[in-house]
Amino acid sequence: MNVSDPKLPEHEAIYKKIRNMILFGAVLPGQPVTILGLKDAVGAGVTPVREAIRRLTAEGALETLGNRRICVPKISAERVDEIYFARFSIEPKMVELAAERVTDANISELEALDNVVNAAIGAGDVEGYLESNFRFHFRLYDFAQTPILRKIAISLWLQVGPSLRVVSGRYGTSNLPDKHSEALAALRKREPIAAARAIEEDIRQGLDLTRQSLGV
Amino acid sequence: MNVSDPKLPEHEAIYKKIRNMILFGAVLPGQPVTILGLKDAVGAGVTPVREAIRRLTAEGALETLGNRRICVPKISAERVDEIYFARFSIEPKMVELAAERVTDANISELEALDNVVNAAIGAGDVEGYLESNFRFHFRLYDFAQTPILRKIAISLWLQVGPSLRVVSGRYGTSNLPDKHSEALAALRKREPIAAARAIEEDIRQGLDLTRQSLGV
DNA sequence: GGCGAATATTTTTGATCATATTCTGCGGAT
DNA sequence: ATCCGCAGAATATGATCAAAAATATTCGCC
Repeated sequence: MNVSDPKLPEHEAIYKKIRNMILFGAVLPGQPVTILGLKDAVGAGVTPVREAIRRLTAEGALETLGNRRICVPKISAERVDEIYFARFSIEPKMVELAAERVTDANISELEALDNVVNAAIGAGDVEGYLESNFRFHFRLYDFAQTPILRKIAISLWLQVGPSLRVVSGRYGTSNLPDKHSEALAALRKREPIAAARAIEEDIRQGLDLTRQSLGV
Repeated sequence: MNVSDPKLPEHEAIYKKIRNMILFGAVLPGQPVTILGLKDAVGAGVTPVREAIRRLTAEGALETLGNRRICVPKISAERVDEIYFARFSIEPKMVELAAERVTDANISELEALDNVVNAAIGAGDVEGYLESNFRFHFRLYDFAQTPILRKIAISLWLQVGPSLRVVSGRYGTSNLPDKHSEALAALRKREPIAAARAIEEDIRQGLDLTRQSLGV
């Protein structure tokens, strides 16, 4: 059916589909999620959807209530602290390593990705920002060549995704985190620490925004 | 069939069963894993096993090769660096928080758990050590009340588990990591930083052992 | 009208089956 | 001897169905 790649299993494709829905704000925090609902939403059988859901709950993107219902976790101030503590621990480290390993071609690719981010911000396109921002960050993290840390970062992003969507919707795109050009400048000069600091600042802006919207 | 708790779904029980097999060394790194094999090993249908496997691959405890086979990941020097970087970032922090929140009863409970660890070390019981050591650490982490960090830690332990088993088998129980009494002493004095340092040292011993066995 | 039990509906869960994919072993050609 | 291709076996995958569980609704009773 899906002509893109007949070899990779469907539960994998469904997983990515649902993951993107969560990452880019198609589902809201606290919103209940049913297998049959998702089945209709993504147009698949129930078996792949079930497997995708197990994977996403393992990553913290979904939560199983005591009874057998699934929902998108609502974030609290304590959880925000946890998530951002982990983000500060993991993501700058990846940037540091990436800065030691990037090629000039890699940096050009990141610049192109950042242009898309800036365009989305300029256009006030929240969904576009969320998606292009994700692409920029994780392409950068790719260059660190640390798949385990990357996996942790994905999990953390999945947990802030829904909330960030709410925040963005409320405050618009003008105050959205963006220290990308500072990071790129540091990459070009091959200054790992400076690059890590820039992304740390980027993360901090996201944290401030999230805290604001929680009224903490 | 399982009389323990008829309410919780089977895929959950199967997940824990397989997880324990991985954590406590019943499976070896690089070993291939099949759904039918696990089905027989844990005595369950194929559906719950499949869901458990998806969950475990999401946690990095299992790995899907390019073709549709599953195996227990073999660890490399680079992966060890990643995993232990993350452990050093996450686990001491949890201990620090736990030290601020533990009650005297909590500490007594931990002491009892540590006695089991020491008994296993004294008896040269590798499997018993792995299991009781896990219980001690994660009971301690429980007291931090940081479920997200805890989940990350579980994932990291799942990834070092199989290797640690190999290491233990090679060097015996005498050199196994154990800074628990130092940690307990710090807890009793309510010194969060000292407790965190003790666990950091505990982790470092595990790292050294793993590095040795990799010949790095 | 309000409360509680019983029924109906929806949803999840696990088993089973058909299909597709991959691996293995064998035979033949170079 | 090595490499290639072709059956045959084993495995994974996805759909479908039956049973269980949970939620929503209805009915009877006070």
